[in-house]
Amino acid sequence: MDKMNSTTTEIKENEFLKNLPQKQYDDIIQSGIQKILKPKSILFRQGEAANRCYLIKKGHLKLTKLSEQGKEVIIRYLSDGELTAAVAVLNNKEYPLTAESIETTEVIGWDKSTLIRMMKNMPDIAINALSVVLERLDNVQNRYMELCTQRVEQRVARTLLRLIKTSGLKTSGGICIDIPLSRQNIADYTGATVFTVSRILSSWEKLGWIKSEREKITIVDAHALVIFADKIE
Amino acid sequence: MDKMNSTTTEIKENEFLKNLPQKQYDDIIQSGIQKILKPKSILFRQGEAANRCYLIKKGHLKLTKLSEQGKEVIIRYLSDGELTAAVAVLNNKEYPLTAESIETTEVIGWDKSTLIRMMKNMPDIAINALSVVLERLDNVQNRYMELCTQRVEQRVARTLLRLIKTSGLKTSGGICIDIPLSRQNIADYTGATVFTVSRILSSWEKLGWIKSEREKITIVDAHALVIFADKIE
DNA sequence: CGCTCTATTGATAAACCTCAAATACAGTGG
DNA sequence: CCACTGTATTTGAGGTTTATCAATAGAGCG
Repeated sequence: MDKMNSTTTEIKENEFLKNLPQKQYDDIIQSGIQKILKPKSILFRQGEAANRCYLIKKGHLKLTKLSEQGKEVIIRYLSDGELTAAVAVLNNKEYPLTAESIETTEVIGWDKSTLIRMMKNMPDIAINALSVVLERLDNVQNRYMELCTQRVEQRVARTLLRLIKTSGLKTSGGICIDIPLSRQNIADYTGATVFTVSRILSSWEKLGWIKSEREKITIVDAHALVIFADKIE
Repeated sequence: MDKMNSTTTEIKENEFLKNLPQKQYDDIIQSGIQKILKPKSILFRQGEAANRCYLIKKGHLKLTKLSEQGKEVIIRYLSDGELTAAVAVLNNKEYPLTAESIETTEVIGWDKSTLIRMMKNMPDIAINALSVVLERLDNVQNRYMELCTQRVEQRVARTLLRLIKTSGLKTSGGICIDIPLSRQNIADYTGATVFTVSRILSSWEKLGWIKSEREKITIVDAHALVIFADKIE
């Protein structure tokens, strides 16, 4: 089952397109629109009419929401093989958040009408999409709970651990998070401030748990972080 | 299109079963399992194998997650016409949270195999389920953002306003929230403590915005609350 | 080398939690 | 009807976490 030969570029194994017959898979890829994003460009913006949904072929997206106070909250980072903006399947919806590439990123997009047609003809697509959204819901609910019950330090620890799962790169000095990630980003992701995050990372660096440079973090002692993240006081 | 005659009991117009031909609608209701829950009984528990999903016919459910520290976090209140545990569609998943009735509640449930069959035969069902889950995701993401950017007072205000939308009952003295709702519940729902919530509600009562009794809140001046909830500092 | 963006650090203050104790209330059994 | 019990709520004092603000240092870029 080598699906790769039938497309011009490789797509990572993913939840949305899993378990499909070769022919359906090819059809879907054919009906999608390829797009290459330069770093820091906007794929779609919160509030725009949601008319297309996207699968990431390569790169990373940052999904954010802007609060009424003008503060940016990071909802999620997405990487290769992840789907976003499934809301485009439904009628007259707006994108609930903004998607921005944080490096050169390739995506494949489908229009609303194409999506609906695909889902009606191939119910597995709809079930797969459901699966993707359910996973996303679970993730946000867990983070909602963490935000309700944990201190900033623990939330930051868990955030770093989550990031190395999707975007970790093994190096000699530890596991590096392979996306540009500022203190501000971590703050926006964990519901904290740059200052608090900076203090926390500094203290962990002193302990030898991490190494940090400008917009770059390497986890030296992941085990220590796991223990810390799971600690119950 | 009177769908009610074909079933023994009435089901509120809802997202999951909308836009279906009469025959499909009837089939679905037929294949469901009716259940009546006494107050404070558990429909399903976080961690159990998710083998059934439910639609609420009448009553209210409280969806909670238990944190590692043993603190209960309320994820959502559900009322008539709402679907829950869509995760049961997927293979080998556990319920990510616990569903408890807060009064006598009637539900209709479908087994995993029935759900899959229904979705494969009638793709609209899958699309409807997707729509339900997307709405849920949007809701939690919004509350995640609020938790990141707003103070407890504003979150409580918004929570009360959300609750009167789904469970509000107009009375002579204002809009009453028609479910037993303790200070502790509000605290668990907003990521605060009973004490802080109690202080906030007391101050609002002094201002004449609300009236409160044991496990019962009536919003007297909804407009004042809206202004307060939207206030940007 | 200046400019801008990121990060650090300290001092201070605000928001909110923790704990203790008192009060109110509903239901129960006598 | 009343005392009793268990829960819900309120209030105060004190402490912790974390935000805010200000000032400085460092890194990258034209």
